[in-house]
Amino acid sequence: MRLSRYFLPTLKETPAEAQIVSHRLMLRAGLMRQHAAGIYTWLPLGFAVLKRIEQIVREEQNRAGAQELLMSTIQSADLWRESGRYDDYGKEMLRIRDRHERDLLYGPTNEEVITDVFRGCVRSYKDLPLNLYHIQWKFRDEVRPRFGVMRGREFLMKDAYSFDLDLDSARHSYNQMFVAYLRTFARLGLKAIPLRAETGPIGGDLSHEFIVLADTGESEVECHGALLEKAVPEGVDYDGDLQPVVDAWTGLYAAADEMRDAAAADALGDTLVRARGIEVGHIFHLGKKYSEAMGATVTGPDGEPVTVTMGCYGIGVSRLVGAIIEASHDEHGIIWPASVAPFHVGLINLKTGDAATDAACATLYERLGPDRVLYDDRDERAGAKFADMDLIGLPWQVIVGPKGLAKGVVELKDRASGAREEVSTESALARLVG
RNA sequence: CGGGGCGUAGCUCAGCCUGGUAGAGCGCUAGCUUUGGGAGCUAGAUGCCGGAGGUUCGAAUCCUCUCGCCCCGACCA
Repeated sequence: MRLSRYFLPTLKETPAEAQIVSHRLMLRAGLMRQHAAGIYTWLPLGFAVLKRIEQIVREEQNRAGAQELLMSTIQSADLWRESGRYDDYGKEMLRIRDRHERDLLYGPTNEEVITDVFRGCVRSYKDLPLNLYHIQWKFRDEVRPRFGVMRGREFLMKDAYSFDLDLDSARHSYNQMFVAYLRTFARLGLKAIPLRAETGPIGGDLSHEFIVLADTGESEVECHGALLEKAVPEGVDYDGDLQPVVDAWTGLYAAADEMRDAAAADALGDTLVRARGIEVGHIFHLGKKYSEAMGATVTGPDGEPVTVTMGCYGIGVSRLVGAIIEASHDEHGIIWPASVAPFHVGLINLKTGDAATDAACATLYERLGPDRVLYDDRDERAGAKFADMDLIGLPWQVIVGPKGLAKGVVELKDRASGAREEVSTESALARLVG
């Protein structure tokens, strides 16, 4: 993509409305603009990142055996009356009335809808287990939206819902999601740890929240230091026994806020790590709360109806954009992990209009691939180009100027470390294409 | 929802206390000079001073109401 034709409104100064670093950088780097409190428009660069995150989430969900579908944003109030949550949910739910005076709502979550789909379509235990997910916009009318996309009212969320015949099977479904989450966050370039979470009315130990470590996180986290060094499982057989993997991750002390245990923490001594974190995922065993209320049953092996056991599993996709920035930035701007970067390389032409640099850049642009490169071909000063490129945080920069070309070199800069090397055009290509 | 703050040019903000012709920097447009870390000079364009009432000869400025946004707290499967 040529920057001269790309819609990338960057800001030199920080808009007054933004307080935390990810919010500031998202505005300054031209990722998004605020539309109303807690509601944002995603600009091309931000949208590209959002889609890359979404794709990684999708791939790992599919790999774990979940199937993607898409439920509507607008839901009927009747379903929520069935589950009993229409009155319980409170003002956080955005309620709408259509022209026929029917009560609708903008979905804050999808248990009712998915349960309705399930009970309408699934009849036999032979169709279980089943895990369905979608990646869809949600709306929760937070009293006080804040922190940009980290705590918006409208947000993009992946939510999966599992249906099982019994508790053992449900635990396996839970474990599949647990492992998929470990892999997902690792692929996103994040250090995420699972924390046991409050389970609410269901009880048991089947609820974990996944926290990304970042100094600016909302919650205070403490955990065994070894958790931070743990290798994420590769080549997982999702049909096999996942319990050992889950146990290995949950066996070490880790807790946030009200779940902290002073005695357990003290016992760790020097191995205890205290940090701050951002919640980016949450998995729950739901039991029969919705299936019972809404009559989601299948015929069991003995011919008798069985009320299915459910679980739900969320990942805050739009929140992850902010969380990644919180976890990965410096004073110059964003530092995207390669896996989510909107472009792999930023190509800087230091002297647009100079025949030699234009030609060298054109060659690099074509051979690196226009889809993977953001080519700054604007007629701007070098300083402005450097500043913008650092701000938007692409993993690599190739800097092409007349001085270097006279020596037969271009500069290759690693955004994360800031390290710069003078290399030949061919060697830059070899490094970046390979 | 309690408490506090802010709405003036695209952005950051001054002006308001003490009423009297709408301001600066950056950005934008044109030209010249510049050209390896957000350039210099010259000439321009840009405002319902968030909105509505009121006080006054006169309101960005004072009063009332209202809308929006931000911050702290409470809240956040």
